Amino acid sequence: MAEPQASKDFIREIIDADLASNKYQGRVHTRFPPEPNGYLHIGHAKSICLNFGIAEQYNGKCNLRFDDTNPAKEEEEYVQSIITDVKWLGFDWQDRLFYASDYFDQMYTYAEDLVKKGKAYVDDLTADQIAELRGTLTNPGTKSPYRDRSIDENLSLFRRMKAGEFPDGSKVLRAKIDMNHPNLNMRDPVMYRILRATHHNTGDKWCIYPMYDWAHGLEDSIEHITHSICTLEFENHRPLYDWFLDALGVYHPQQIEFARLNLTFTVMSKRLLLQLVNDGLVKGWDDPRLPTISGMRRRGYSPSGIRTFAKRIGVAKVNSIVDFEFLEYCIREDLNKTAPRYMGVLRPLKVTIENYPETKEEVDAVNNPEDPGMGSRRIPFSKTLYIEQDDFMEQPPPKFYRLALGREVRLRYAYFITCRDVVKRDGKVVELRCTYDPATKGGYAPDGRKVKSTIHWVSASDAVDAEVRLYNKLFTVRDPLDQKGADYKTLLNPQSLEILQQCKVEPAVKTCKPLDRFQFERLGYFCVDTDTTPGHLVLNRTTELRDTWGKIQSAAGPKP
RNA sequence: AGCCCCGUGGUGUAGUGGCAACAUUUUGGCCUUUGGAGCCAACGUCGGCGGUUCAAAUCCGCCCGGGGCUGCCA
Repeated sequence: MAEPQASKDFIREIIDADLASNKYQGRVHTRFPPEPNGYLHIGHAKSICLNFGIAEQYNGKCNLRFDDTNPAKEEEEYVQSIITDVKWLGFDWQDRLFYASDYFDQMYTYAEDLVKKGKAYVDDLTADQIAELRGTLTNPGTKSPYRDRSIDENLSLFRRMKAGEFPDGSKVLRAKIDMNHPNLNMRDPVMYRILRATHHNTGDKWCIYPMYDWAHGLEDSIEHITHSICTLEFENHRPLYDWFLDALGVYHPQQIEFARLNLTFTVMSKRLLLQLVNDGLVKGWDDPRLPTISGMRRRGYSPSGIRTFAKRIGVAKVNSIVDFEFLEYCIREDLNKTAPRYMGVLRPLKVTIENYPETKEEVDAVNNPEDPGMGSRRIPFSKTLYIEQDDFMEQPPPKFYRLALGREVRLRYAYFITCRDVVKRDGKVVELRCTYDPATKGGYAPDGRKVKSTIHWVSASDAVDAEVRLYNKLFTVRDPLDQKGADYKTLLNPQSLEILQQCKVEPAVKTCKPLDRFQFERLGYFCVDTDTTPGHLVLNRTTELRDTWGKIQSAAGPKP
């Protein structure tokens, strides 16, 4: 079942220490707080597994909370997709589904408290002016001329902001902290902006919306979160997180930052993913080439495989980039144990078995050699079959063990066959004439003779046609964002999607439902795509099997 | 340039004063009715310098390198 926790990451060490010192009366309460402005990706999966995983491990709780403080970018569609994805990954927030927008009234009251304490003020400066006066990395900022308004004036102005008396962008509420602070985030950060936009949750009730720094700590505080885990880019915001909570004198969770996940050959930012979707460079958020949860689901990745991956990559504070191959390894490992096996031929080559009768028979096939409990099935066998074009070569090189003229191989679960003749049309091999040995039924030779290889096949008259979509890396380079000057869009892999028609698969595949995962023996893991209709089967290749022959070939030289 | 964070095999992560470890990758081999899976083996690492100590990846100092921060985004 669950892997033993090999070692403790720095976050769990902090939690252990807090438990030991009774800092939160033994409670552990985390949260996963996505902004509903895009679909979740594998990087979010890391965070989800971390937060929900910690809650499970410590007998605590983890909330799902939508950090919906910017109606300009957020949509209900994203809310629904996030709910679907977190559930699919296998996590349960029970009755704790929250929205930051549910706290807007409370946040507003807190803001008035801060104004009354003289710790916040209404500023009439424009956005440009505020930026100007903020100073730079090396130069201190300058106080706004509106910084020293009286508490009464600030309170009145802030109330009028809320009441909608001022146009968008004309005023903001700012915390009064320190314009000389070396941390730019502390130079009187904006708490509220005036923004007339319809919110997916609160509609048109508000025309002022809280900023992240002001809102997030309050959300955590209101929910009595103990450990507020976020990514590294918020490290410089922690002093502000702490300042707001201290200024208010309210319950104070602890913010802890960890490094976000990066994967090779892809991009992991909602902004960039949105662009790929909007520019039609991929076919939507659930395009199987994308590192989105929905894309991976559609591609055939399993939740448990993703969870194992998240566990194995660990949690730390170093910026890093994980090999895409490692994700694939975790997925394969899981699918190897769980996916039923079928036979399917992607690029069919007709085989006629000359000495086989016109009648048909069935052979027994094991559904999963890794799991006898998955049973077996019967597969139709007949005189005319399809095998993979790659499994035959006219001029076989030294390490090629498969079919060639005069050579004998095993058809998996069926018979030994020997290639007797090659039929060509326009110089292209279009059919193999073979004979079979009736004594080798099931694939064993009674005389004990061996064959060098076993290949897969499909009975021609029983085969089901399928469209198969093969996926390759989305980008041609390991780190698309680290190519100086190059627009990442020019680095897209033109071969990231290859579509094959009239592939031949064994009839049992027809019983599969959309998103069902299985292995085509010797080829890889596949799943049924949601584009499938009753008359048109569409399959996605999740990932290939490890390909030793392919490795030998590419070592010998580039493919023809 | 100011502030903050981080440097352990190709990649990711352990090790926090006592023999540098695990996974993956790569390369060999074994096994095999999937050239799959599995098994065995090999390659390969503490950013640098100095200090403390019987002993340093670990503690201290300096340096070097990488990342983040100047939205009314999160």
